[in-house]
This record gives sequence, structure tokens and C-alpha cells, in this order.
Amino acid sequence: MNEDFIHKWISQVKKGTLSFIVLNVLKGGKAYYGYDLINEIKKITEIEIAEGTLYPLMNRLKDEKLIKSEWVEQESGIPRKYYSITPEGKNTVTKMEEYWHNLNKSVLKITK
Amino acid sequence: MNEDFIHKWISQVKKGTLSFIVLNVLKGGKAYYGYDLINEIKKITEIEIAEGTLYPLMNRLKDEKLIKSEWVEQESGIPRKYYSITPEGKNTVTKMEEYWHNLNKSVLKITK
DNA sequence: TACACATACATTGTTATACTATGTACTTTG
DNA sequence: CAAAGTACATAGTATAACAATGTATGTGTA
Repeated sequence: MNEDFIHKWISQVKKGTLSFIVLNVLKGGKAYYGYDLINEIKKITEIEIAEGTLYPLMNRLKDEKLIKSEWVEQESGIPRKYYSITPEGKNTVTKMEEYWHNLNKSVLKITK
Repeated sequence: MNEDFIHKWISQVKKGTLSFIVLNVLKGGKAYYGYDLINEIKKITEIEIAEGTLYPLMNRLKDEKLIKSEWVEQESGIPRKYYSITPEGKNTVTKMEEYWHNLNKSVLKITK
């Protein structure tokens, strides 16, 4: 009955969470291409990211200089755009983690 | 330097989080009025909610029948609109909690 | 008494972002 | 050879936080 409200709510919660998750996956230094990122995130977190969500997100992160990208030709198939984190991105993701942990601490305080 | 990005990010994270927090405060059954809620949430979670954020939020929650409201005249001062949770609201907040905990589990997996 | 500040609710306009839908183009598989 | 998968991208829509602004009352203080 209120599935619709919950559904919309989840979509709202994802706002902000996705950039955090993407930066965290890239944090280790390994480069990922878009399609790969979607599958990787789905595998680890069970969160499904629409392609129409990911690509604009990657461009925003790039505009903010938190990640950089590079086209890589494949021996066969479509060229891939590989994304990797910048020092500024690492810096930022650390601050995000701090905020997230505080937020969760607050939520735990309030939900129990 | 990237304070601006972080600031915008926090604002996005709040989307969805705020309704969750408000419903959790009301969950116990006690009625709160808007101004009081803002202060209560600030006290418990250190999260500051703008009035221009809270009042439309409360109206949305009321439209969804997750909370109900009642005007209460004061012996002195401005009448207060008291909000309290509905059975449907309690139901919903339980589902939200489930999602939140799963999300946090995923985030923890990815951040460490 | 006048002014600042706190209490209390509300609306308007702006901005950011997730998502759906759609499109392009190549490769693999049944 | 058609369908499904790989891979990137954009346009349009909906939602929600927030700043700014407005209304109105009460309290403290100089």
C-alpha cells in the first residue's frame, strides 16, 4: 500500500549515497570503466545504479576534479572510458566518511 | 577548497534521511510541534533542519498519512500544531529502518 | 517604551540529482 | 540472423533541501 512512498524514499536516500559509494570503490587506486562500476557496485552492495544515473554522476565527479578519466581502446569491442580517483578525490572521500559515520551514529541513537 | 562540494553532498544525503529521522522521533508516540522537533533533532543528532525544510516535509508526511496533526491553543503565545505518528507511519518507519541498516552494511563493506 | 530576540508556522523560488526513456554502436551467443 | 549483452551518452521529469521572505506573538532589557 505504501510501497510507493518507500520506493520514492529509497530513491531520495540514494541521492548523495551514490557519489560516496563510487568514490569509495575507486579509493583503492584501481581504475574502473562505467559499465564495470555498475556491476561491481551491484555485486558488493546489491545497489542497482541505472546507466542514466552513473554517467552524469561520473561527469560531475570529473568536473569537481575528484576523478579523472581516460579512453582505452580495446583489442575488440567498444573503447572503454576508465575512471580513477585523484588526490583531491581521496581527500574528499575521507571527509565524506567522517560525516557518514556521524550520521549513522545519530540514526542509531534515534532508532533504538 | 572543496568545502562547497562536501556541503552540497551533505544536503543531498539529507534527502530522505530527514523524513526517516523525523518519523523515528515521533515513533515513540509522543506528539511534537514543528519548532520543538527542530530543536529536539538538533539536540539528539546535531543535524540542523531549516524551518523551510521541516514544514513542507511535515505536510508531505501528513499527505502520505504517516503522521497526523492537531492545532493546540496555548494559554499564552502562538498556537502550536502538534504532530503524531499514525499506525501506517509506524509500519513505514520499520521498513525504512530495514533498508537503512542494509545500506549501512553495504557502505561499511565498501569503506573499509 | 522601544528594540532586539526568540517562538511558531508558512510559502516561493532555486538548485541538485536519481531515474526513465531513448539512442548509438559493437560483440557474442543460440 | 536475431536476441541479448556490452558500453557510452543525453533529454526530460520528479523530488526535496534550503535560502529568503513573510506573518504574528511573547519576552527581556536598556
